Parts: sequence; structure tokens; C-alpha cells
Amino acid sequence: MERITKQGTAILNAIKTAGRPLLAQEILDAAAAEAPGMGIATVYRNIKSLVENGLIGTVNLPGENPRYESSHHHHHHHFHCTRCDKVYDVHECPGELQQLAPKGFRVESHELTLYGACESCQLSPPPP
Amino acid sequence: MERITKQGTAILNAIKTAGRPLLAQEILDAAAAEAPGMGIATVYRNIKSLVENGLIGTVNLPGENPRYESSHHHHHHHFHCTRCDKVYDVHECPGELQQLAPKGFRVESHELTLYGACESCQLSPPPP
DNA sequence: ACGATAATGATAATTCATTATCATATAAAC
DNA sequence: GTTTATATGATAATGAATTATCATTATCGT
Repeated sequence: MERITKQGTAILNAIKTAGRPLLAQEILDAAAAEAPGMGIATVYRNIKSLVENGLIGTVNLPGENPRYESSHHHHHHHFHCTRCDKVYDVHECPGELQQLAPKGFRVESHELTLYGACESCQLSPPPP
Repeated sequence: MERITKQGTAILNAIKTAGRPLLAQEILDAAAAEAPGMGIATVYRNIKSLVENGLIGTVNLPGENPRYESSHHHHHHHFHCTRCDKVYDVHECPGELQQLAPKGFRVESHELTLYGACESCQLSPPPP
């Protein structure tokens, strides 16, 4: 990915402006608005290159396919809306969790996923 | 799964005695000690039935295949050892996390995964 | 012990996300 | 504008986990 293309630009724009981690398919949907007709292979090719270059990061949540977001360098967590399935960033953190682990275990990092209803789904629940 | 077979018994025993969530392959490895020669298809068939009957529960961790554990009915979390890749139960919980979510979001549940070194890996690190 | 039928083992098939292929389109160096 | 190599789009191929198939084995009510 050394050339600038409208598809590549659209993909990076989609991820940067989303403000939340997106699935490959969500990236395609968003970027296709800017670069009509683009295919899913181009999304995967660009994701791979962007991750390798550190421009975006991978977000894995339990039982879900990977999502991608603009690289933050601060520690953060995620909120998964069970109504619309969108995932949002959570910048707060419960903090030190060493005390939760069994005796003798050393905690080096943690991941937290919150589940519930995002603001827009509480205001207008999506159809089933 | 209405008949009692030595394979089915071995599978349930493996899950119950493990004391931690097991991957399908780990269940096969453990149960094969009690019922030699059994195949992975039998493991999947039995898992499915045990989950449907509520005898075991599914544990999904970020970026991992599902694991299965004896049904606890209390809320708990997991510790994933980054050395040996075993997953252990964590019975402590940071508690109410509503305050971490963005304003307007309602938190209904949460999942926490701790990462680090389990007790046995700190005592005797496994080979690379 | 017998017989009906459910469970198993071996393996083929499926599923689904991701990656490879290759002809074509298109950046960008000239 | 031409040239050359890279990126794309369409789709086939792959990989890995899970499920289906089916002949055989084994359970359990009789």
C-alpha cells in the first residue's frame, strides 16, 4: 500500500471518523459511500497494511469477529450495545485488578467489556 | 443424548473435574484418558447436548474459540494465563461498573478477562 | 439374551472469515 | 501523455472450527 487510492483513503477515513471500532463489513459499508463499488478484498488488504503500520488497532471482543479502530495509545475498554451491536470506546477503567486474581497469580493486563443499551438505542429501540 | 455411554460420562467428568473452562480439543484430550479412541465429533455432539440441557456453560474470551465449564450459577470472570494459555475462574468481581460507561448508556452486564501468569507458570515457566 | 434404536468413529461436508489469484484499472514517475 | 508497477474487483481458494453422514457398535427396555 504505497500508493494513495480513493479506496484506501475512504477506508482510513471511515475508520477515523467512526469513533468506534468497526467490523470489516462495517468498514466496507462506510467506505463504499465515498468509493462506490469497492470490494471486501480491498478492505481486508488495507486493514492488514494499516495494522502493520500501526495506524489502526485490532479490537477483539468475546465471541466476535475482530473490529478495527484508529490507534489510541491510551488504555481503554469497550461497550457492546446488545440492541444494535455497535461497539463504543469506554475511556474509564476500574483500575488495578491484581486483588481479584487467585492467590499466586500475577495480573499483567486486563480487558473489560460492558454490555447494555447505548444512548441512541435507549431513545429509539431498533426494530427486531 | 438420552443414553449413558462411557464417552459421554468421560466428557462430563473431564469438564467437571477440570475446575477451569476447556476447549473442545482439551475436553477430547482429557476424556480420551477415560475412554480411549474417542473422536472429536463425539465431543462436539456431547457439548451441544450438555449446553442445551444447562449442565455446562460456554465461555467466550476475546479472540479465542469457545471453552466450556460446569454450570456455575454465580457471576464470575476469567484469568487467561499468557504462558500456558490455560483459563481459570476468578470469583472476585470489581462490582458495579455503570459509572464507567459514557453518559446516557445503560450497563446491564459485563465481562472481565485478566491476563498474566498463573501460579504454576510463575513457579516453573513452560518451555517455548 | 434379544431387539430396537440411539451413540459412536471416521471422515466428508459445511460454514464463514480471510487470503490468493489474475485480469484490469489507475497512481505516479518520467 | 506514456510508461510501469501497484491497487483493485471479482471470485476462487484456503483454513479452521464445527456439523452431517452413515456404517457399525453399544445401551437398555423387554
